[in-house]
Amino acid sequence: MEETRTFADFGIHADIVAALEAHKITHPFPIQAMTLPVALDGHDIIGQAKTGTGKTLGFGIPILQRVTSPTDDGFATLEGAGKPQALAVAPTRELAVQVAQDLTRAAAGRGIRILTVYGGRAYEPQIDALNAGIEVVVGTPGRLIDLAEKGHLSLAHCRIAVLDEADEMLDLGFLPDVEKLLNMTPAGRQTMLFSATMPGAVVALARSYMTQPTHIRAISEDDSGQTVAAVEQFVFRAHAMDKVEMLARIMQARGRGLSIVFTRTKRTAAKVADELADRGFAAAAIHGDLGQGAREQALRAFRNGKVDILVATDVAARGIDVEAVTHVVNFQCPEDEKTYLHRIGRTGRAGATGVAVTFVDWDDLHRWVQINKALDLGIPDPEETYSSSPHLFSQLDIPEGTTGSLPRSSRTRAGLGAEHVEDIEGKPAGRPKGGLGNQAGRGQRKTGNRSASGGANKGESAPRAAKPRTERTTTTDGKVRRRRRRGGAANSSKTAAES
DNA sequence: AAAAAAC
Repeated sequence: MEETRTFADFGIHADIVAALEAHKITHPFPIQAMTLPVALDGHDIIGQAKTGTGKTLGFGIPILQRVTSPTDDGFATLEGAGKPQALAVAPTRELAVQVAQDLTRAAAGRGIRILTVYGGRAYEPQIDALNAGIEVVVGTPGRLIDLAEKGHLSLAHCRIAVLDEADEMLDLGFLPDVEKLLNMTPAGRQTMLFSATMPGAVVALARSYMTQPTHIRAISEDDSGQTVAAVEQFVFRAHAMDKVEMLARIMQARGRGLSIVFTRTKRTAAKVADELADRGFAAAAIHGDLGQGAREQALRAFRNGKVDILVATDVAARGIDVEAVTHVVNFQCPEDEKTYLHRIGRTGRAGATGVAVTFVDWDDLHRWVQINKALDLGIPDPEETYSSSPHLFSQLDIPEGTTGSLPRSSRTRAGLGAEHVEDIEGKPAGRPKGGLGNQAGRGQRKTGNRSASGGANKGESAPRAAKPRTERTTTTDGKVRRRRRRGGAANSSKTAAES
């Protein structure tokens, strides 16, 4: 049985096996088991597997296995020694950093030098590291090209090139840069493309950059959908002005764990983070208008659990792996079904369960209809969602007395902002087990458990917004600071206009 | 009325 094979059974270097074991990674996930033999033989691969199922190591282990380390025999005589032998490109800086960290962890003891090259940071450290010599470079396109054109980075000895989130990298916005980078690498290189989403047109385009690629899809037989079954999906019809209140209630009811709130614009991300902070939640924003330092600080605070709500644009939609994320809220509908899949895939990773909630207002509606159709999610006709709908409080399982009430205006006008909730996996409507406030359960983890996610009883954790003495505020540059509480209840009935 | 990615 494939599932019972260990990494050592695949002939992986003992140092890598040991490094993986140190992180409780002993058995390959399906996408890894399927790609390893092909990738280790040097073949080109188009690898597709659902979010959170181990794609990074699917290409990371072959890279580390195939690269010649300074500690290996023959390195001294290697042509282009010290110049990158492998290149991995990602669509966002934070993802590039994360991929490099994952590779670095797996490379421990192997002596391989891994460098992250990305924008928004000083040139000197990156240039210095390149001059000192590296074996693997991970980065974002702009800075990679920049350093290459300035002569600091040579890709002439990259025998391996990987596009992470490949469909995004081959999309219009990235394609020219990606093409430029690939053209800097040698013709005979091994090319590997990975993503959870691989439209047929992208596969066709991808083939023009590859040599007889093997298309590998790790998808279980009993499962035709693209969403991760462990992510329980909800949809709320909402008025724009009620969204913040709805979000606050979900955040209060959700139990312990981390949440990512996605918006479609940078401005809304900043605003929602502010609104949550005003209500006493520990929230931080991350989006492209922030300085790189603020971006990474926000993500770091989130990973630490110092901030338990990350309000993000789609900069955080792809690849970002934070184990303790139990809830994803689409405050605004994503642009397309691919983005929807990637966003909700920030939870339910590596065997864990998660909850995804999508708010749909008039502005979102055409996007939602499109997503629902493309993914065949089985949501009833949108018109149906306007009629008879369960009460928001019962849907959110929040005792009314503890949370205050919604503004009278929305109650009388629209029967409470959220008019409908549907379990889109086809189970009976109403509250499924646990519901929105459920502490998402953890499956068998491949990595060590975070203490933050352990030991929480379902729905028992106190609401974060319960009248703290001080409250956190997220400023527009992403910094989180403490300040004296303003007067007034933590749960005001204040709503925010979308604008 | 999108985001992201170099300076």
